[in-house]
Amino acid sequence: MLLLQDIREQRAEIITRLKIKQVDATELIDKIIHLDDVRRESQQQMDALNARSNALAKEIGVLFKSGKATEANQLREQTSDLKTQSKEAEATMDQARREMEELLVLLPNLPHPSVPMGTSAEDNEIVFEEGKIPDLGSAALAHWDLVQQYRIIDFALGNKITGAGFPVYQGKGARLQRALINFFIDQAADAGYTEIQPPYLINAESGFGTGQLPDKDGQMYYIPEDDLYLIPTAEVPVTNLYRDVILKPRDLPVKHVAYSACFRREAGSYGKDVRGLNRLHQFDKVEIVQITEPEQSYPTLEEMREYVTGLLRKLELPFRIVKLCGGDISFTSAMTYDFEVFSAAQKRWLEVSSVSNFESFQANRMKLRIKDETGKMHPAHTLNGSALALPRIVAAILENNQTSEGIKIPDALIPYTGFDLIS
RNA sequence: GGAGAGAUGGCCGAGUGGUCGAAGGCGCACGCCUGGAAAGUGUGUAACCGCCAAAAGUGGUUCAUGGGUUCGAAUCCCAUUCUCUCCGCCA
Repeated sequence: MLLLQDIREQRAEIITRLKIKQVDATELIDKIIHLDDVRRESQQQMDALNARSNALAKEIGVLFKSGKATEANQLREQTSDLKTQSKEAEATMDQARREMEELLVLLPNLPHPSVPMGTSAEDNEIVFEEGKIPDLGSAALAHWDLVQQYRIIDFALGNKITGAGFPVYQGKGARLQRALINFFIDQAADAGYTEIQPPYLINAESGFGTGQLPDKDGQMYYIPEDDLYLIPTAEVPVTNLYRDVILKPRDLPVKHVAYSACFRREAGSYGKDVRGLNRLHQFDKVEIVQITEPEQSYPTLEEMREYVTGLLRKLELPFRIVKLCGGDISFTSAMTYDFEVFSAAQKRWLEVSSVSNFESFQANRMKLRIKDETGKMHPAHTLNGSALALPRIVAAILENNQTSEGIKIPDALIPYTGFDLIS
C-alpha cells in the first residue's frame, strides 16, 4: 500500500512511475486525494465538537460533585446538540475514509526506477545466463511421457480423485519430491534461514496483508463456510507472522524458510503451456522470506538472487535470470528477478523462482514497523523468493537428465533420494 | 456441537461510572554506581488521525470488534469475533 502522505506530496511522480507498470492511476489518485480532503474537513469539525463536549462533561461532573445541580442541568441541555452534530461529522468522515481506503488498496506498488518499461514478458531483461543446454537428440521425451514410462507421476490418477492439475507422485517420483524439499530446506537453514511450518489456510486479513486480496481474489481457493483461503504460497502465512508487529533494529534481518503445498485456481489458463507439470493447482514449494531495514532491502534482494543461483548450480540445471519489466511485474512488487531453467525436451524456459522486493508495500498494509533507538517508527521492507518451486524443477531434471539407462539424479540430491538413477 | 470463564499498553497484571491513556511489575532506553559486567539505583518509556512550514505545542480517537445507555464508559446493556476450561467428537 502506498502511503497517503506520499500520494499527496508526490502525486505527479507517482503517476509517472506507475506508467512503467502500464497503469494510469491519475483518476484513482485524484479521487483518493479528494476523499481524503473530505475526511480531513469532517474530522476537524468532529474534533472541535468533541472537544467542546468533553469540556462540558468535565464541568458538569465538577458541578454535580459540588452540589450545584441546577447549573449542571443547564449545561446538560447544551450537550445534546453537540452530540448529534458530532455524529453527523463522524459519519461523513467514516464514509470518506472507507471509500478512500477501498481505492487506496487498488494502487499497485511503485516499480524501482531501474525496472525497464515494457508491456509483456517479451520486454523482460535477461541479466544472466549459465549452464550447458544438453543436446538430447530427436528421441528425447517430454516429462509427461517420461513420468509414464517410469511410473513416477500419474496425472490420470489425480484427475480421477480430484481433477486436472492435481498429480499423484509415486515410488521414486514421490521420493524425489521429498528429497528436493529436504534439500532446499537444509540449504536455506545453512544460509541462516529459520524454518517455519505454516498453516495452509489463511484468513482474509492475511490475504490482504501480503496483497493477494483484493487484487487476486478469485485466484485463491476459498472456503466460504469458514471464510478461509488456501494459501497460494507460503509467503502469505510466513510474512503475515509479522502483521501488526513492531520490530527492533536488532531483530533484523528476519530470515525464514518454509516448505508448503501451494494451491492456485489458475483460472483462465489452458493449452500446451499448462501440460504436465508446467502448471498445477497444487504444487510444492520452498519459500524464503526476509524482513529488513529499508536501506538493506536491495542488497538483500541481490543476496537472495545469489542464493537461488547457488541452488540451481547445485542441481546442475541450465538457467537464466530475467529482470521483469514494468508490465510483467506483480501488483505488489517493486523489483522482481525471475529464474528460468531450460527444459531440453520441451525446448523452452520454465519459470522456477521469482525473487522480489516489496519495499514497504506489504509492510504498510500489515502495519509491520521498526522502532529505532530514538523511539521513531518506520515501515520495514519485505522480500521473498521461491527457493525453489518443485514441479518445473522436476520437469527439467527429468527431461535434461534422461539417458538410455534412465534418469540421472544430480549429485547434490543423491544423499536425499538414496538412489542415483530412475529406471 | 453443549456448558462455563475470559479478552486492558511490547509482555504480565490492577482497575465496576468522572480527576483513567490507564496502578504495579517485567522489558526497553538513558544516567549513576563498577576496572568491566551483573546486582543496585534514578529518570523516561503506547499507537493512530488532525491543526501548525517544522519543532515545540495542541485537539481528537483507541482498554477484542460493532452498536447502545449516560452530560460523562475500560467500568453498565446488546450483538459479534476470538481465547481458555470441562463435556462430546477425533488425527
